[in-house]
Amino acid sequence: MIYTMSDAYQALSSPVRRQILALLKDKDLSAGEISEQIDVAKSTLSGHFNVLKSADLVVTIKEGTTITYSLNTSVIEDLMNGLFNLFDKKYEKPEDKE
Amino acid sequence: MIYTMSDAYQALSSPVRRQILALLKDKDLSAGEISEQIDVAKSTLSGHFNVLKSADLVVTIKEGTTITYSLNTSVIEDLMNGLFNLFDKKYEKPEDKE
DNA sequence: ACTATATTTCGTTAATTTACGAAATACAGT
DNA sequence: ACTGTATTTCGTAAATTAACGAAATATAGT
Repeated sequence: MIYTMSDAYQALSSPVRRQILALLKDKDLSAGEISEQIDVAKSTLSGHFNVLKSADLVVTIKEGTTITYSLNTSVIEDLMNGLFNLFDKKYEKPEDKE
Repeated sequence: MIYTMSDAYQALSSPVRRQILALLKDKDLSAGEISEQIDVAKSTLSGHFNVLKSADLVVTIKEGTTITYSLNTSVIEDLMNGLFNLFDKKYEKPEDKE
């Protein structure tokens, strides 16, 4: 599997998935702990986890029967860089000054 | 119409739309000029413009029959801020240090 | 082998997205 | 009023997404 920028943005386009990421910014959490704080069926949540994994926005550690999710901040950095480049050039061009 | 973060990320999830934004970072362009550089039907492109407008990522100026699109960088800044907050906290918490 | 717990996979349904070509709209020039 | 140019809207089709509950899988403890 290769991760694309499209996958990452698509993953971020869901409020539920952004909520999951926000929970993970404080500490790593298991699927069960996340499901306690978000009001959708566990099967639905599991689908969201797959989207986040496919975008490489989270990584998992399996220990016994519990799966712990944690943020992969490097992809988030990449996204920020991409966004920065988007309006970077505009200020380098003197003819844009009035 | 109110613009949501979901709209913005959804808009960015399409390679065609990111290509449009990349073209606009150098200079404002009309729909026709953009369509010269991107290989999809004009009607399809028009749909993409609508998505970008609905996300407030571009603004338009109509002059005669031509519509000029330009980047709205403030939304892009907002997105960068949102992403930054996502991994900010992790480094503020001393208990995360080992 | 059995039971309980954690999580995912499957089947289904409804909604949304992306693409196209054809037709419609809007404006400028003649 | 007519023509050409720029762009959008409409109708349609195919693919993807997001949700649910039920069933399946995996592991730990008894």
